[in-house]
Amino acid sequence: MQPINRTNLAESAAESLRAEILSGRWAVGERIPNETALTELLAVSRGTVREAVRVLISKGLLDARQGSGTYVRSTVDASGALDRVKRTSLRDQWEARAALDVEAARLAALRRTPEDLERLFKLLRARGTVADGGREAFSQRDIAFHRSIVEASGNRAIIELYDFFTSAILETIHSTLNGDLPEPDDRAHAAIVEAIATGNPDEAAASVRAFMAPVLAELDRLLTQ
Amino acid sequence: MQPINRTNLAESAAESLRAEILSGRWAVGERIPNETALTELLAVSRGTVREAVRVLISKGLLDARQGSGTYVRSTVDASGALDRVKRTSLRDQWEARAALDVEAARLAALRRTPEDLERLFKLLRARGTVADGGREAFSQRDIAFHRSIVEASGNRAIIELYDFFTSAILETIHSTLNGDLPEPDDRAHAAIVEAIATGNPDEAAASVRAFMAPVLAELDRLLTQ
DNA sequence: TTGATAAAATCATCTGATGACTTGATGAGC
DNA sequence: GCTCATCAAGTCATCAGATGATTTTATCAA
Repeated sequence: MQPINRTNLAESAAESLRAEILSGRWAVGERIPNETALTELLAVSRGTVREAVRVLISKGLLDARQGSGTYVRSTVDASGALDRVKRTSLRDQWEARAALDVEAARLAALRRTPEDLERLFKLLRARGTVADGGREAFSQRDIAFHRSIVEASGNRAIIELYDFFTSAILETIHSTLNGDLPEPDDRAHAAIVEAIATGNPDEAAASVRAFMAPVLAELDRLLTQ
Repeated sequence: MQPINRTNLAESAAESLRAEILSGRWAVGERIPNETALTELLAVSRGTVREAVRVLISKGLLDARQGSGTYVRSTVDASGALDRVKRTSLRDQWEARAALDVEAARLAALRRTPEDLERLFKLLRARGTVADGGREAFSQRDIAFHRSIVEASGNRAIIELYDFFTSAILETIHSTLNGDLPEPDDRAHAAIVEAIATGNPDEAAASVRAFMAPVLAELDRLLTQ
């Protein structure tokens, strides 16, 4: 194990330890050197070692047991995946969410229950226009409608990722843009519900894709100008 | 018996802080109380506060700047979403990955560079059959081929998610199934590359979807029997 | 107004000390 | 020989104090 360079010792120490663990230096279940030993190996103070170890514990790589030692819990690190997704461009995130939306609509057309349909029609009617209750409220209703389509897909992995993207995108838009993206009209939304209701997957997917296009184009314009 | 973990102030402090951040108590970009103040608010020592803050920094929620303060970087916790996705069924994960694959192929048909095409044709030729070098090696080549399609989409968010699903699915398959899922033949793969090469997004997406179907059906059979 | 300088605020890191828990060894009692 | 209480060593958990490095803000002269 190599000693660390200056600036952000704790971060560097965590990265160094993480690399050692991922390299398989210690097997799963094996005990790593104690804090004092790590202090010497990494050439940092015990407090810094603890910060690094605590990070790896939170990532699920290590497991500390008071009085016993610190053990390797896993040698594969998947926790960074969504962090890296969050660092991609707003455009990529929007496009990824749209991809999930498109395929979710396809699945929804194949699997929607009567309850799903009832909810979709209800939300479609309730969606209304921006005029009803202001922009923020309209945005909330719009999100609920789309979320409902994804929910009707019945795929929990897609639902989770869709929710993640929605909150991540909302956060970015609030902090950078001023929310002036084109809003697809009501007829476009109705077309999706129609396709899902009649059980036409290709039509459902195409409908979603069709109305995502102008938003993506506008996003491109905003981000490249 | 279930011993309650009462010796974990750092973890509790991190959870407490995380909850505050996710609740929106501080806006993105806002500065949170300094270490001394947090020491009083959380009623723990400064070292413990630092461990908690360090964890939230590693999760992308906070950002510490020496001499300035610690700021909220995001109010969306990516790590939680990932854990939930990992807990969904193998079928849902496979289907979600397939959804990404389908839309990635569509994007690849629109954006592939000459280098992408060269790589795709090369990997398609190199893919060969199971007979060449055994099942494990073939699986590696097959994964590389599909990964290459996704890479040609140029969307970093989709690429990251695809990689995540691939490793998660591999892990599950290795530990539960015995890897006997149907392998689409070479012609199916060639059709995808063809569609991407000629720039036909609908055809590319349809090709991927078409050969995902039998695998999903087999997965359903295995998981419901 | 501008620019340099000093002061204050804040995080980064180190050091030392004490407490709490786990583990293994020891030995008494049966 | 076996069981069980006790003890000691090893290890993580936490606290306290101090110093360094960096950024931000206040001050003041030109």
